Amino acid sequence: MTNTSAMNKVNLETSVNHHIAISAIMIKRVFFKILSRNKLNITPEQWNVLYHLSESDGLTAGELSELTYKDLANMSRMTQKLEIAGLIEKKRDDTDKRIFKLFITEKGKVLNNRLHEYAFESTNISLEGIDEASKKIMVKSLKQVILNTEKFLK
Amino acid sequence: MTNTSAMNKVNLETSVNHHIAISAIMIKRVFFKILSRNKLNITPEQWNVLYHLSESDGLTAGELSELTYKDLANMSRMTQKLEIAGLIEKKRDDTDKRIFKLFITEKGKVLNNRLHEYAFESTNISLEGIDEASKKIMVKSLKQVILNTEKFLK
DNA sequence: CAGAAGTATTTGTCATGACAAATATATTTA
DNA sequence: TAAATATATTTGTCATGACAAATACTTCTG
Repeated sequence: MTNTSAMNKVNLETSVNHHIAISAIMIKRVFFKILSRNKLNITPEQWNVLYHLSESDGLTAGELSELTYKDLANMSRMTQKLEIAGLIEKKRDDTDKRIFKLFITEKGKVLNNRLHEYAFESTNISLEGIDEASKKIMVKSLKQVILNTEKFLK
Repeated sequence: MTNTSAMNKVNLETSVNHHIAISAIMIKRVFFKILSRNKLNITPEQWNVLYHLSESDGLTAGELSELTYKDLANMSRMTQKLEIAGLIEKKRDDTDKRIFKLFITEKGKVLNNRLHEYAFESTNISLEGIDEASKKIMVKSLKQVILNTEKFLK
């Protein structure tokens, strides 16, 4: 044996983490596919931003990065692209000139509503055959995972 | 209302898909952090390749891309990096000259064993406080998600 | 067996993710 | 109030993900 320390071998076949990772990849791929099939020139990540702005307009890039669990640097680039695409607007704050407040445009709202439909469709595809009780347990457990990892990373 | 069609609004707060996506991001982030803290010059994705090669040596890039649910183009680049890092070797097949067979090196094996320890550690962090029954249900449901999405994408 | 079709891998491009460093503005403090 | 700190955002770099196109072999078929 190459390694003489205690061997805690991970078995991907039974690993919860691994199945979460693969499911996430596949779910995103399905959503991505549905979006491109329908010629929607937007990514799942960009939709996430639109979603949050349509729920509460006027968020900053920093607030959005927390809500979406994304790096602020990447959020900055995403909002640039969304602004260029005319889906959101950035307005410099009057009292604090470091801040941009972000607003969804009319074009963005229209697209967002269509995206809800496609997100709904992609949800139905991925969750087919899974009963409500299991879904509840999954959401509860996944919330716990998120809490655990947030605590570790803090 | 902007949209006059049937409105199937998605609520991220209760969405299984959304919680899978966020959990996956956070789990990877924890593992990534543990790896860089320990000065392991490798990414979670690259470990995935090492893992599979240590389980069954001599796989091709195509086989690896299926096992890891990754794009073949990206797998090609990942194996290039792993070869440069001296963790795997690519050997041209004698009978079919299009194929490379991939082998983990001694250096790769040593690293792989260390990575199992860190994967184990990161699993414990993310799953703390989740009971065995819930874990079983999660794995079973997530396998179903993977099947559902594979079927759709095929 | 030559050309067509299929297969394995690579390369190019654009979006995202992690993370360090830079920039601009605000706030705190000596 | 000037200097140090803190905060919001941006830019740069490298790895990854999706996807189209190119390359190099193999296999199939007329």
